[in-house]
Amino acid sequence: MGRWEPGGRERLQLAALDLFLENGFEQTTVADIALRAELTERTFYRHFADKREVIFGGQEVLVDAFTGAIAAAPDGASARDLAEAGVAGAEQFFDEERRPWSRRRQIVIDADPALRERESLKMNTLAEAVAVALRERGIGDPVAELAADAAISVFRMAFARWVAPDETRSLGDIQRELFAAQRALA
Amino acid sequence: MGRWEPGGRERLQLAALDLFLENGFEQTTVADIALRAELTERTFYRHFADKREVIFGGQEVLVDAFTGAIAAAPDGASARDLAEAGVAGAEQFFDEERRPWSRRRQIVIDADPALRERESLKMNTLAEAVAVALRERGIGDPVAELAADAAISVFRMAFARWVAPDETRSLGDIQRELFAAQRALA
DNA sequence: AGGGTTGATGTCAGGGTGTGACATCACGGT
DNA sequence: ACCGTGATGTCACACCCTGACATCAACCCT
Repeated sequence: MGRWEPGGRERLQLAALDLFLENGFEQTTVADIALRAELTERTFYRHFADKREVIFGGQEVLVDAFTGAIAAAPDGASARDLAEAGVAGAEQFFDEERRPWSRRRQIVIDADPALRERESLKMNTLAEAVAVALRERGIGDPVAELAADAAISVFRMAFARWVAPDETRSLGDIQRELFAAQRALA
Repeated sequence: MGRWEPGGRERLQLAALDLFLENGFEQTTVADIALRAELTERTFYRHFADKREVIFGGQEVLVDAFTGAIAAAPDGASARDLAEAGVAGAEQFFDEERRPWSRRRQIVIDADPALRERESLKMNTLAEAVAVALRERGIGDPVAELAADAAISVFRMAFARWVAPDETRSLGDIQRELFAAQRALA
């Protein structure tokens, strides 16, 4: 298939994360990344729609984890149950093995406004996907949207805590705690 | 102060909205906007940090409406009450007079991914500002964040309905209806 | 084994975004 | 009348991203 070494996409992601950590997102040019990955700038843009996307690869897998868990939830589940099931689907995705990488990645994102902006878009997309999955399970509007937003709110807060420096609890534990707090709110 | 005509910033915003509606966001260059506003491209960037920001001016006023209403809420209000008070503060901001302009603006935003991305960031920023205002009223974490997210969720959905083509209800009415649905969720 | 196909990569050119540095001009104060 | 102040204009430039075309390796088919 490829011309020389395989895994061009992965090499670009690795090189990008390293360079962003070393020099910052803005200071790193796409040419820098391509050079370290032994590819050209043009090839970078064949793998990623723009410079930021190199950090956000694999979002589709996460969306599938959410929507798959919602589709697999037992019959008779309430909107809230379904939304929680979707969030629970993320637990397997973000296991302990993935944690160090997630932490490095988050350091880069938190340090740059443009990347934080892209992250907020991804969360929005995720919420919309969850709302669609809820509608497919028969939940009507506006309940589907409200439940989806509530679920993503918990996921986002839980994830932020999960990647925080001294945190040792699993993502699932944090999520369950936050869901309890959310229920107590009403 | 200015060299020729005053109100350069406003002329740029007007010109931009018109051009975006006519030709789309991507097809419109900053040079086009500056030309119609009888200014230069460089001056555009003195007023707005980037091309997208010309559409999102005045966000600070909205943030103030939220945080001001939270600060002014009566003593003894719960986290949920405070968050709802903040959202209610947006009602005066988006009155009937502003509605046509908001609709035109939303058409432009909905039509372009880059603008939708910026919009999601603005909502994030708003949620964070609300969370800060709640903490200043003595609400602790994670309740402050959860309540802020819930409030912004309602505001966002209500606003989307408010600017929808055939909607006639006021923003406040839509918000109250959605808050009721949100309470019923739990 | 040889030739054609396919798909990823390389090369080149160019428009658009955003910024730094410096010049210019109108206005207000003195 | 002079001088500062602040907004604007001019110029140069790095970087982002894309279209068009060329190139090369792996695979398929006979």
